[in-house]
Amino acid sequence: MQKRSETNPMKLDHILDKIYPLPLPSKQLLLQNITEVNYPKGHILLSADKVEHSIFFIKKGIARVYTRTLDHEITILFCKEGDTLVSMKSYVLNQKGYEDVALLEDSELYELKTEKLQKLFAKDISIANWARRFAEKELIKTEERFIARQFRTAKERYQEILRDHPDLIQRVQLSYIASYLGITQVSLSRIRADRS
Amino acid sequence: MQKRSETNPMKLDHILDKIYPLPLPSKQLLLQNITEVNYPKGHILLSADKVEHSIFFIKKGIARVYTRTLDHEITILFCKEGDTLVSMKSYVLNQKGYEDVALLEDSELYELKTEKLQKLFAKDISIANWARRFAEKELIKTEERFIARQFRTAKERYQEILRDHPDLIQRVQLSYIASYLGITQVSLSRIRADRS
DNA sequence: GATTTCTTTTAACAAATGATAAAAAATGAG
DNA sequence: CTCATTTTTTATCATTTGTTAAAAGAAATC
Repeated sequence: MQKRSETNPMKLDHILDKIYPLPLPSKQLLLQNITEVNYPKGHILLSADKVEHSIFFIKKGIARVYTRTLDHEITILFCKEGDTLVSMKSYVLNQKGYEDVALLEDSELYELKTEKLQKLFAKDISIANWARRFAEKELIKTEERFIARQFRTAKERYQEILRDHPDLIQRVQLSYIASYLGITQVSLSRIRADRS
Repeated sequence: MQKRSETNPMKLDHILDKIYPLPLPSKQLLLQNITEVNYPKGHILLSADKVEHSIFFIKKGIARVYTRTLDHEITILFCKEGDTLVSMKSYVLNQKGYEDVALLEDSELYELKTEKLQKLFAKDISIANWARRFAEKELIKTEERFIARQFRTAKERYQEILRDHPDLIQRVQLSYIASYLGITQVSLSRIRADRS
């Protein structure tokens, strides 16, 4: 494989502001509750089997979000520098989620305990609105993924990845890309070979 | 067709509380900004072509949310009594959405102008948290639809509709159900005929 | 650097789904 | 009720995609 292009670590401040700009006092409240953690490739960051208690912001690295049944698994999405990882069902409903999250590279993360965040919701209106905005934007992203998966063929979506996220093809093995596209690895090979 | 079972209208109060219980002053602030509207079957409630300015809560009736391209369209979901209709892209980003919403029956709706709601976010922390909760729960529903559509076959999902939402089959024509399941109407007929 | 392991491609066949068209059934209008 | 329209089912055929297995290619380990 060709030498992987080095990825730039993402500043926490920038990640938080990208979601919704916070006034300084509120931002500092948030920052006080966030710590840095590192995990190696292969680490299971979030598990479908349990109620999770953390939100992670990715400083550096890439993760695969997926669900599984007895016989097979499908990849829901890939998250990388600047993205946020959370089990919504844990975070919102205090229930087990449906997704596992595994790191595909050694990664550096910012961790925020959901309990701490939830306490801030009642106290700080800016943080409540920041989290509102977070959920709203995540919802739009999920809607977009949903529509893309319904509307465009696997071939079209593969070509979109090539065009918009070429680094993904370098950083993620093709069996996961196939699973993300909702097809078998064999079908992806057919697409890549361009024999329709 | 057999006589359609009468559906119960949904109280606004109950719809709002189901999202997230609000303290009375905040709830009254919200209620002040909500009006009742009625539209006939076939009415286009929200359009993908424009930035929309209302959120609707369904008192009575049923709506189809769908997207379309030049050649075909797919049904994203059906919403009925107690459900909420909103173009998230309009509401969150002030941009055109990707979905059209058409009423499948004469319907009674509660309407809330998004501009009014958004003004309340800066003033009332309970309303900010109510809307946070709304987005979070919608996100979980969307994730669930996404996973259902990937994991289970159209046949299984049709049988789930039969089991969990039998009224849908009565109230919605099968071509829309097929489109919701992501298959052609011909395939749905095959499933219904049970010839695998 | 050779060997083992994991990943990707290729091939052959089977099964599922879509496209098209026509028939049947249900619905709505006069 | 009858006719026109819409919706649903059925049939046929072509295409796509999955399954299985084997080969080729890369990467990791010793």
